[in-house]
Amino acid sequence: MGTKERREKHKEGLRQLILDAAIELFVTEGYESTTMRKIAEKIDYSPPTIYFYFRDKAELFDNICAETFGKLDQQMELLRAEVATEKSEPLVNLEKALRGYIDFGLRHPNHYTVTFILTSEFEANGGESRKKTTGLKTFGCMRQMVAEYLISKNGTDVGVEETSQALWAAIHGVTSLLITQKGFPFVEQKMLINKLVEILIKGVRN
Amino acid sequence: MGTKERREKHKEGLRQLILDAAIELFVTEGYESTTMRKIAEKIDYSPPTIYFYFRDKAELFDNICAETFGKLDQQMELLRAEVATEKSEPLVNLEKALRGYIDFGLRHPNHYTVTFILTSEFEANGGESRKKTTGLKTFGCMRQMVAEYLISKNGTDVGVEETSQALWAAIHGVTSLLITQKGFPFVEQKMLINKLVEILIKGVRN
DNA sequence: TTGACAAATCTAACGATGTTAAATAATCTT
DNA sequence: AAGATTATTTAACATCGTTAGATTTGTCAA
Repeated sequence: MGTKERREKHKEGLRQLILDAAIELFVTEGYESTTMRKIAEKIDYSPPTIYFYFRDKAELFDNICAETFGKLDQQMELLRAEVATEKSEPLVNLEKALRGYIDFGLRHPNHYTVTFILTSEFEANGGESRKKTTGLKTFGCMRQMVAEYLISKNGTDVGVEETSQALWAAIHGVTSLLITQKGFPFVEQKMLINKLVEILIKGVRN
Repeated sequence: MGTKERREKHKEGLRQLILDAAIELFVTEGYESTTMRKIAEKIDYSPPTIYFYFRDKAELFDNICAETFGKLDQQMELLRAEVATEKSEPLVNLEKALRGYIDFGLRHPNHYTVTFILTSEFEANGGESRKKTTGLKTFGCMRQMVAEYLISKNGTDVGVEETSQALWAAIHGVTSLLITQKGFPFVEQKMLINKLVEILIKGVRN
């Protein structure tokens, strides 16, 4: 009975086809402009077919964003591994993490928007939208790096939670402003990021 | 010919009636849920009437948000006046401004969302959505306070632009995260804000 | 007062959106 | 081949912001 498997292969294939079409539209046109009908048209299926593979539009894009943010997690994981092998100092690794986060957000503005800027209404729905866990995991990586720095400095990681959340908030601030407020007369992007990171690193060091 | 005036009075009155109805819905239910039809129903007019007084939904809420953010500007202006009369130190006033901004955003989450979180598409439209100028003015107040601190410290205000934008980004980060990411397991709000402000102040001081 | 003109408002509808119900086609199982 | 399950489609619903066009209301001059 390889028939069932073939069927599931096809099902998996179509699922991926939907995802790919959605991603391409999403990356170039953003969340709101990426219509269920456009996705369907792109793959030559009728709109309701998508609902056979994804509960709704939110779940579809939860999947897309979770996958992309997985790459950021990997990147962070790499940095964390570095400090574990004593190859570099905790504070410069933390700085790298901050910069990596911002850079990632700016390279994937639509993913970032869906994951961290658009308001999540998953209390209205049944429950655990994947967005929640995606955000949690990504943040978790950064927290560990903060913890390692605090331990290397104070011998204890007391205050990790506040500190890492505060840092996260700050870098989320630049990232989201640069993405959403295109009309604002910002100073040059790198300069702005450098200044913020400088302030943050100085601020945690004392 | 006081007749024409009476007519304009009535027009002004209805305009305000629309604004008031919109505000009430907006504050309790947010931007998306505040429908043109709901507003119309609330004041017992038909939906298209609103378009006689406001170009579109965006302009209607631009007006609402601009008015509210005017209060924040006043508040900032007061702080700035304080330092001008040598009553307090620039750095503590800057800290007050940071805290005032965050607090204001959290007290008016929907206004804040429309003004600084939702992506502004005023390049697509004809031109100067008021949102742009609202944001600029509010930011301008904070920049002046940064400038006054820098001058009091270095004798010059070189670097104001980067510094004030970096600080703005940071406090926008907490504000927007606390507003939009209700499901995230944040530490206690005051603690988070304290930590961030502490980092920022320490960071600019050195 | 009345009739023309303008301002204000309404009814009806358009074109999108996400989503669902119900009918149909395709595939698998027996 | 018949019946049951899975996959897909057609048609439609409920909303949304918004607009066109008719209609009422108000103003002002003859």
